[in-house]
Amino acid sequence: MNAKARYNGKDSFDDWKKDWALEERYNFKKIEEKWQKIWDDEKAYKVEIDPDKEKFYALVEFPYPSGAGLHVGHPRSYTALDVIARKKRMQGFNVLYPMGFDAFGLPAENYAVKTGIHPAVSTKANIENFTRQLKSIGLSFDWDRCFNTCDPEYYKWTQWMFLKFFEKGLAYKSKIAINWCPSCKVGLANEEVVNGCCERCGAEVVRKDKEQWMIAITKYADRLIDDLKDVDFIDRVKSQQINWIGRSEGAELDFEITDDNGVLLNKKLRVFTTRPDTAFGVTYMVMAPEHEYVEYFKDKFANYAEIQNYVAQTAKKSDLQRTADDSKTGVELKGIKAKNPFNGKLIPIFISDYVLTGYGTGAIMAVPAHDQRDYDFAKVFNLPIIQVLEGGDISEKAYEEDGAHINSEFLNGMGKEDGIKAAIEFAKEHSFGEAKINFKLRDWVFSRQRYWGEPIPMVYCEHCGWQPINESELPLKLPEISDFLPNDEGDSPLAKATDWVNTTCPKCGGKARRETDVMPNWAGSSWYFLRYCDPHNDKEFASKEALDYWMNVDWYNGGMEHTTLHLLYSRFWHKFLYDCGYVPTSEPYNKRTSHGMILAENGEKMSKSRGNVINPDEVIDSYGADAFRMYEMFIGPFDQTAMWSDESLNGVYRFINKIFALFGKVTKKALSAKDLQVMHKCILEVSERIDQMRFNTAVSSMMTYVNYLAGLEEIPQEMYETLLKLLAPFAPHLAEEMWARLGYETLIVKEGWPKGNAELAKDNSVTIAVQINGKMRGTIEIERDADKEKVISTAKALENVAKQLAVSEPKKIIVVPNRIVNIVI
RNA sequence: GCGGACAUGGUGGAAUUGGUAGACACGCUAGACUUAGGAUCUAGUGGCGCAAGCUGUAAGAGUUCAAGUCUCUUUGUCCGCACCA
Repeated sequence: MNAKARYNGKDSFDDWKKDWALEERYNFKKIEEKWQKIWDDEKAYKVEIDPDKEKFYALVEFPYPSGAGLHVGHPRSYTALDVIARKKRMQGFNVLYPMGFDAFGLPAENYAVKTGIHPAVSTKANIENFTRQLKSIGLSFDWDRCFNTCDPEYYKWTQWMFLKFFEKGLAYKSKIAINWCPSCKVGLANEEVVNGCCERCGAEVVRKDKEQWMIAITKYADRLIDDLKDVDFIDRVKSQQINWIGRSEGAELDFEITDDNGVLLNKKLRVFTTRPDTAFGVTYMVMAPEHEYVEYFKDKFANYAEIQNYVAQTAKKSDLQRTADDSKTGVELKGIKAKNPFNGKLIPIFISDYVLTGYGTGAIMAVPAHDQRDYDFAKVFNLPIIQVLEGGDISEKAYEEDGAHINSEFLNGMGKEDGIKAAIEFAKEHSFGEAKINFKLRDWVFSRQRYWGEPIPMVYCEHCGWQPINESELPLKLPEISDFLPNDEGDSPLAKATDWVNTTCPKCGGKARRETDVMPNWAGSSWYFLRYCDPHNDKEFASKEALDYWMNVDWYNGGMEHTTLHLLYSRFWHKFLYDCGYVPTSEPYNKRTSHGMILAENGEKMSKSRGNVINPDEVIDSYGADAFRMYEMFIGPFDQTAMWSDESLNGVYRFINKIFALFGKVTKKALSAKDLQVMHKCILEVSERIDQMRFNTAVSSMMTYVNYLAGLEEIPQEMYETLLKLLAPFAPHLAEEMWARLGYETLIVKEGWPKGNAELAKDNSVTIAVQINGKMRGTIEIERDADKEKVISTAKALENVAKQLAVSEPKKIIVVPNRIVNIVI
């Protein structure tokens, strides 16, 4: 321990004491600067593997280091888990609470396009700024474990994991439609498309087919749902993930395609349906305009021009336009028919944009009587509507509830469950269909036509096709370029680095080209929590020893906006590594919680354009880090949206000042019975409320306690010390300072957490409410656990009660011990 | 449309899970004090009423000795997904 640093350059504690004795005002600047330096110098929050201690891994989502700096929303999450981490530390756990930076991303690249400043340069500056800001809040991160995802020493392993995905056949190339801005000549992520237009230039975004790397997350869809059973995630996170994955059970059925006369054309139209039992109500079929049969059967169509026209129109529409308008359009494919395998009937086939190419098989059997969309379509095109389920009034609208089957031959009379079973059985017997589970979840599009991301470590050879580069060549570093715009074809800026692109095939040694797309942002953040376990390892992404000790993350807090992206991707990624044997557990996070947003004072979202952004630097400058932290916790229920209020912040600041001022009344006086009771009550409340993330009420408990202390002539030192310990997770600088002023030479953050005693916390007299017919008539003071008879007689003696009892007899008296007496008359 | 959350003073929010509604804080009112400091201290503060008292947790009904809390209906707000077959 560097004693000189601790005592502000003074040689001894006594000298230093003289110095601060002059400082009678709460000078948070001086206090916070000093303790931050001491924590830093002494590496107070550094952790190592210690098999003798129980570990606790607390994690918050690492930030993207934007140019704007920290937002007041970030510290809400960071402070919350800091409070939890600090309490766990005081309770004797070996706590890992790390921080790093998710440093690849678009803003740095856009900034580079605008200014010519290399993303690596601006990102480095931003990380420095973020680090300074985070340190100024006094968060107890182990800074020795800090890393950022754009460091080749880190992304080496991201690339290595991609090679594993490829090796196991989960990474593949596929032609898919991407959002394309014809003006910027760039592919856009969905998040960059605003109302169907390019976020940057405002031009209308079109769809364009491009070869992209995909990762087969859908292979894990079932497990991503099922394993939610075993983790402690807040319900809305679970339900959102389940909803997003969108599992639905049904069947796939084949309908033979024929010409108009019923002559088989040797092709089957496969459809997915959740209600195979309604097959007798099918009156037409619909394919997505992109369906391959539109091209395949073009020679058969009597109205091909009309069909082509519709296909072209659909292609021009953005997803938004396509879904915003729910009026039904389409074109019949004249010249072909489908044959219903259940009853042999020939029915017409249409194309329509209400059928999507990306879901199921891209084709449906339409049951207009029992599906509102099919019903609407049938009305527009005047198609027959056959009711096959009893109930409703299908002259008005489709009947989508359950009912017994009618007009359905062998299914007649059956309910939904039996009907579905029987229909699938029939399809199997006649080999035209089978049970099938479908998901809304799509495979993960893993290519970005960008510069500032991890290069995908793949090489294309004319002879050998796509080949992975040798692991020994990792990291495959980004080439240095100066022009960050994509080329006219929309290829990644990397395509211009020809020296880098042209390489040799790892398999045959012949000429080959590198993949020029980079990985999406989500790549680096999909496994970062593993790296924290062993951040400086250059042999493995983390050692087995470190993973075995530190994993799982015990408590992960982050924004709801990441529920269906980052949180799902990282769970999937982790499961994949688990299947490969690289990590010890199948789920990475034991517990997931989420914080609410912080809005501006008027209830609007904070944004640069509205000019209502609260800058943490300014808050800390005028109120101090402790007041800032404390206010972030006091602002409202942690999981709910909260509104910033300077006045409330000031109230918390006053509270902190009060604690500082109480120091003057601290004496060696012994605790009274009441003192003891109040103290233990506070310990119990604060402890419990921290664990439950009810930080706002934990702070209230401390305020109540402080109000009690303020009312005392002299404050017993033990009571004040307890306050400081309870305060330490919230306002660590002040707690540390006052702890030192009490004469301690240890750090309070390393002290033990106070233990509350429920027996001592009980007041020995209680106030009991007295009601007549449920209406409050007064209260009585009586000793705790007084016997029933005594409580009743005391209650009856109350003036208000006696008055009533004089005129009517009690019918019934209910006594709830230590709570209430209710006299029914 | 589907899924989720929610509705309490002038404001942010408490309420031991069915047991004194409004803790704690902000704001406001009145007073005190001052080395005028983002001061501090004291008292008050859901509504109506001079008071005793009455009334009160989005609206309506119900269960109960007792409902902010449980059940049903209605209304409204926020979030996520959305022509998912």
